Amino acid sequence: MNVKKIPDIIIGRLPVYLRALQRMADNGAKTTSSQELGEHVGISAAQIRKDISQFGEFGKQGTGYSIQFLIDKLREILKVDRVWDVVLIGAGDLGHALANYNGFQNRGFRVVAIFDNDKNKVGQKIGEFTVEDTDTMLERIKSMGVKIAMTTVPASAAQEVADKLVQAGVRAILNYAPVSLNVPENVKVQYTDPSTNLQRMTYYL
Amino acid sequence: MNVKKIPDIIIGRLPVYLRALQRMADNGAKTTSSQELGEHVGISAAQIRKDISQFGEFGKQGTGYSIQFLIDKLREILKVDRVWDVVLIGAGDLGHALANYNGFQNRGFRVVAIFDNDKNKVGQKIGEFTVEDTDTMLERIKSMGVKIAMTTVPASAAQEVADKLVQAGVRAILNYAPVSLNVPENVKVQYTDPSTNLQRMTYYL
DNA sequence: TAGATTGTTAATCGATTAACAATC
DNA sequence: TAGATTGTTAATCGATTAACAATC
Repeated sequence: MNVKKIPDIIIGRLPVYLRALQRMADNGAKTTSSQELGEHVGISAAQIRKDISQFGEFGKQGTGYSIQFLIDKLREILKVDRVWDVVLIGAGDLGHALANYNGFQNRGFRVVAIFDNDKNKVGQKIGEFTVEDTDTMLERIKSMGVKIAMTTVPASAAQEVADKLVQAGVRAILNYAPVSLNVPENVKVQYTDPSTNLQRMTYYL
Repeated sequence: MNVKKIPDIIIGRLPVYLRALQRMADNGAKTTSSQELGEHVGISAAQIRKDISQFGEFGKQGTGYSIQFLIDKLREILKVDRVWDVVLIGAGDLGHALANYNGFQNRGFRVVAIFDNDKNKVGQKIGEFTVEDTDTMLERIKSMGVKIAMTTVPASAAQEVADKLVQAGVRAILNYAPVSLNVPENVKVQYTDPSTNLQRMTYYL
């Protein structure tokens, strides 16, 4: 009864709200309204109130939402009120960028290992990490108990890597390769590929 | 009459179809069905037929769709039957990755210039490019007539950069910074930020 | 108290799915 | 001809918006 199923589309908007709220907090703001938050993220005030109210009554009539309180609640809902270990597969340019990315801090994530199948890259240092061989990936991920992976491998290798990740117990994959992945129902995949994103805009030009 | 407005959500799926079709073509396939394509991209056959039929009758009863014909049509619809010049703002790790990305080839895009405001980076070589100063960005983009930009600048600089891009005539921005941008109605923005993408999955873990 | 803004309900709008005649 | 699969219509399902009582 408690667990009415929340639509994916609402879950997908929460990180955007969270990001905007954290920005407001950084700027020293203490409270906000659905109206103001909506202007920041380009979503109607009604929708923001509806989305948030799925999870509880977090606002106050007349005054709106306490920014810090709402941040805490959203982090809890999204389960980013902790730090998730993430593995990175593919030590190319994009792999380097993600390994060095400092935007994971305070957002709930940290990279813990990087793998590549290129023997020339294995052993190489990337920041504080040493690139590991994909041959050892399955066991390493299992033993670390990592549930989240980011893949920056070529399209031709992506499905094979995904299969291995799933086998190792990974349940969420952020896939930078330009292919749709075939995974079991209980594994989530997010796709992000520059060409596809650009192609979503050219129609309107 | 001719121009019934096509929903954004349909336009957003077309690049995914296109990507899958190009992959099938690479594998030597000649025809496909809404059923088969749907299995590849995780979308129902009915929806694929409905989406495609918005633009014409591209299939044949009994045999399905000619892959090459459908590719050509989708490229035309999405306006990627040409090569778009794209500028890149921000010459950090991610900027490097995008500058060297070879997935733009045959997808309708090519990077033509890279800008950064860090005087230490200006003049530096990235592949075949020389990093240019953002001070000269506005004039350069205007004179080149570039309509598409990718931004990999820090969140704090993103809005300012976006304003300049819009002023220079850019109409589509692929924004890697973790902030929502404020732009005029006739400018399209696509967001892609690793933390936000990861946060869309942790809820389900 | 007066003004502001929430949470929620009902109304609207839009997207997805099911089904099937048409036809290759 | 028999089988397959499209394009499209109608039915269903889900998401968004408008409106407002409740209340800070």
